[in-house]
Amino acid sequence: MVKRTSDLGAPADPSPDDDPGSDDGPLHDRVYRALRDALVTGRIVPGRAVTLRGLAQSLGVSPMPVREAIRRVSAEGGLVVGANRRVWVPDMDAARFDELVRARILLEPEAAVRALPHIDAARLDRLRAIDEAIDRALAEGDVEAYMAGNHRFHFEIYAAGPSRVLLPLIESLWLQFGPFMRSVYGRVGTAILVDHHVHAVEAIAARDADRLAEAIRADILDGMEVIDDTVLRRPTGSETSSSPESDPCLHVPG
Amino acid sequence: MVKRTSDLGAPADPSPDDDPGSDDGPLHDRVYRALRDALVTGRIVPGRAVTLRGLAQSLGVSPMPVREAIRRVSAEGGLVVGANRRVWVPDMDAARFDELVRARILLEPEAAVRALPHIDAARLDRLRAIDEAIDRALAEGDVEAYMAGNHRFHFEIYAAGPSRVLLPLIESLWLQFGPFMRSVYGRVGTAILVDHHVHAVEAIAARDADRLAEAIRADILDGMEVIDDTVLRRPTGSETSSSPESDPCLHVPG
DNA sequence: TCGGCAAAATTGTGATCACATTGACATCGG
DNA sequence: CCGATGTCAATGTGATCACAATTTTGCCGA
Repeated sequence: MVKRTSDLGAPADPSPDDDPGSDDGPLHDRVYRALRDALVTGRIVPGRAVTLRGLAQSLGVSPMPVREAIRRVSAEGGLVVGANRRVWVPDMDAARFDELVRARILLEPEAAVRALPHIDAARLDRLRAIDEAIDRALAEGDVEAYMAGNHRFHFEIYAAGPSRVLLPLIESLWLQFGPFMRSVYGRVGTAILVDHHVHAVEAIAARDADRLAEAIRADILDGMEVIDDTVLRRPTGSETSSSPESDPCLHVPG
Repeated sequence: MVKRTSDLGAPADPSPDDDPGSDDGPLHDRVYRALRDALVTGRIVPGRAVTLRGLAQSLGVSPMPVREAIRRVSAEGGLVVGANRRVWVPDMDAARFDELVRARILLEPEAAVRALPHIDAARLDRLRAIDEAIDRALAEGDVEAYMAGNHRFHFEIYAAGPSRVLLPLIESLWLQFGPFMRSVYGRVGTAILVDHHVHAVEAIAARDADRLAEAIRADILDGMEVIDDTVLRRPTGSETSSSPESDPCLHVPG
C-alpha cells in the first residue's frame, strides 16, 4: 500500500515536532505557521496530498482552523488545489523553476537594498552568527539546518526595513521553493553549495548598496544554476525509471 | 451615526451587482471572486471594516465561505487583519505606494516579455479592442470602466504565457492598488490620464521585446507619478481637515 | 489471473451553534 | 454639560454535523 496523503510526520505524537510555534494568536494562525514551516523546511514532500482531517489530527486541532490555514497557504502558492478540490504540494518543473528564480532575482536585491539603511550593528552581528551556523551545517552536511539558516539569513536582511509589500512576495517565493529544494539537497547533498553570504555581510558592513545587490544576486544565481544543471535539465529520464519512488517531486517535461 | 462597516453596495438587492460571477465551482471561490472584483474595481473603500456576517448577508451566503474568501484575499494583501482580528481595507501611505510601484516595475515588464511569444493575432485584436474601450471610458470620464479596461488590458498580455508564478504576484499588486486608485480617480478625475497602451500594442505587433518592456514600464511610471505628485506627497493636510470624510483612504505620514 | 463493478470509507464543503472578546451606546454621577 | 461606567449588540473563532462527490477497497465473473 502506498500512502498518498501526507501526515506531517508523527500523527499521534504527544509532543510533535510540528510545533505550531508560540501559543499566542488564533488557532488557525498557529496552524498556518506550522504548515508554512513544514513547507519551507521541506518536511512535506511534493506529490503528496494534504488532507484537512489528516492535518488536523496531526496537529491535534479541529478541521476548521486547518481549512483557513490551507486556504491561506494555497493563496501564497505553497499548495495547489486540484480539479478534484484536493490539495497538493505543487510539482516542480523547469518552467516554474525558471520563473521562480527570475522573480527572486528581480525582487530580493531590491528588498535588500531597501533594507540596508535599517540594518544596525546588532542585526549585522546576528547575520554573522547565522552565517557561521550555516557554515557548520554545510560542513556537517545537515540539510535541514542549512535550509533553516539560509532562510533566516536572507529574511534577517529583508525584514530589517519596514517593507510590507516586497517581503510577502519574497516569502511566497521561498514557500514555493522549500519542498523542492529539500528533496534536491537530499539527493545531491550540500557539498556542492558554496557560501556567498560573507560577501553580503561585507557589503552591509561597508554600506555598499550595489555590492549588496550583487552579492544577493550571485547567491541566488549560483545556488540555482547548480540545481538547474544537476537535477532539472537532466538529459534522460533513466534514473526516474530505475528508482521511481526516490524522485517523487520532479516532473521533467518532454 | 457613521457606518464603519462596508456592505458592498445594496445588501438586500434581489439581483446584486456584486455578482459572484459564473455559478460554477465552490461557493467560497465565488465569494472570493466577488470580493476580489469589488476590491480591484474599487467598490470597497479603504478605512472601512469588512465583516464576515455583513459580507455574507450582502452576498446571500452563509458566513462560512466568506471566512475562507477573506482569508485568501488577506493572504494576497487585499485585506489586512488588525490586532483586534477585524478585517480592514488597508490604508495607503507614501512608503507602501512606493514599494508597490517598484514591485510593479520590476515584475510586469518581465511578465510581458515572457508572454510575448504566446500572444497570437486573436489576442492582439482583443488588446486593440480593449484599448479602444479604454479610450472611450477615458473620454467619457467613466472611472470604473477605465479601471476595468486597464486591468483587462494588462492581464490579457501577462496571462498569454503559461506563467504560474509571476502572474499571481502581479495580481496581488493590482489587488492592493485597486481600492486606492479608485478613490484617487474619483478625486482627480480621469482627464490627467494618458493612454500609453498603444505603444505596447505596437511593440507586440512588431514582436519587439525591449520596446514592450519599455512601454509597460512607461505606462506604470506615468500613471503613478501623476498620483504621487497629485495626491500622496501633498504639502499640507489642510484639505483633510476641511473635509475629513471625503478622504478616508489617505494616510500621509508625518 | 485480470478487468470491471458495487460497496464503503474518505474527502471537501457548507451550515449552524456556542463562546469569548471587542466595540458602541446609553445611563448615571460629577 | 461633560466624563466615567455598566450594558448590550456585534464580531471573530472554533467545533460539530450533514451532505455530495470522489477515491479506495473488496468482490465477483470471465
